[in-house]
Amino acid sequence: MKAKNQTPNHCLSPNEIESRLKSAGVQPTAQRIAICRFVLCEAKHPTAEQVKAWADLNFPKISLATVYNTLGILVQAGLLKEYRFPHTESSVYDNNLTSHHHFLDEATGELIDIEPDQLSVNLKLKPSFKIKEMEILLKGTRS
Amino acid sequence: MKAKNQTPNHCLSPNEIESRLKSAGVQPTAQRIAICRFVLCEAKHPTAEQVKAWADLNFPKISLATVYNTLGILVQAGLLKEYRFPHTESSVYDNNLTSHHHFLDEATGELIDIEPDQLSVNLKLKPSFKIKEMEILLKGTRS
DNA sequence: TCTAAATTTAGAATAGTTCTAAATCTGGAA
DNA sequence: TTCCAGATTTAGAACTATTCTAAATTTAGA
Repeated sequence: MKAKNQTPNHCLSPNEIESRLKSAGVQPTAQRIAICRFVLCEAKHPTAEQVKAWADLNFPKISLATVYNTLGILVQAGLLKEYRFPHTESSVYDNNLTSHHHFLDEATGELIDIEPDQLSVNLKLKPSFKIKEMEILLKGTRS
Repeated sequence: MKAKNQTPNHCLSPNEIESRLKSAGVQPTAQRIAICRFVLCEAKHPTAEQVKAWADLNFPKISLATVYNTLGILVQAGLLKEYRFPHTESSVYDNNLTSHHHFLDEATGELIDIEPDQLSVNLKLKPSFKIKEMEILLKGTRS
């Protein structure tokens, strides 16, 4: 059954989350589904603490260890990506799985995804360098 | 071993270090000069622990708090730059003060400076984005 | 229903760094 | 020189983000 979004914030129904977890080889427990409702949907670059804060409102008594454990499992399963940026100690999690870059608004601390078509890079390195991945962080302000 | 792709750092004499500290408004104490002999000269992207380990050999009894304190002062004075990369929790310090990027050799963990002339970036962002800084991390291997 | 395996949990442990407050050192004034 | 206020250094405590531990609970499947 494919329920349509109940609120504009919900992009996946619990059933859709459940099947995504199953097909990724992750057992869909109540806690994991609850966390996914946030991190795979409306959350924008949340930290573990922000996931915990959301969970406290929506799934009372979830433990911080489970939040970390679940986030790690989702990253391992390829359903979430983990980033660490210079402006904070905390890891942030991103449900945008396509290759992309980031812009940090230094005035607000907001992180914004920059899609690859918004910039082009021309590498002129010696051929001994084999580049597998490129992470670009733009910093500035937005008006 | 292949030549390192880094700007070579001239070693500074204690007197040169002293005058660089003074003109940066930093009181040149014995501990600070000792730390500078490493971090402003031969050190390549050291962590605080690596600075401490070097200091233990060259300036017995220096405390870890002084190492952190001095590194912070050098960064604030503009004599050193601090970076945080995704592959490690620890800050690394860089005496290459010119704008540049980094390559992480995923096989060895080695960080290599990439000078701006080794790549070019073309931004196509909306004009509301005001970019002040750009950090690029290339990841891969080197043969 | 039963049970082995997986999951969750609270709290302890850990790593990297910063803080605290007492001891020591420093550069000028006298 | 001697003195002193302020700067610096220090050991260890505290802190933050995260991982680990081991016991309790839940789950899937026979």
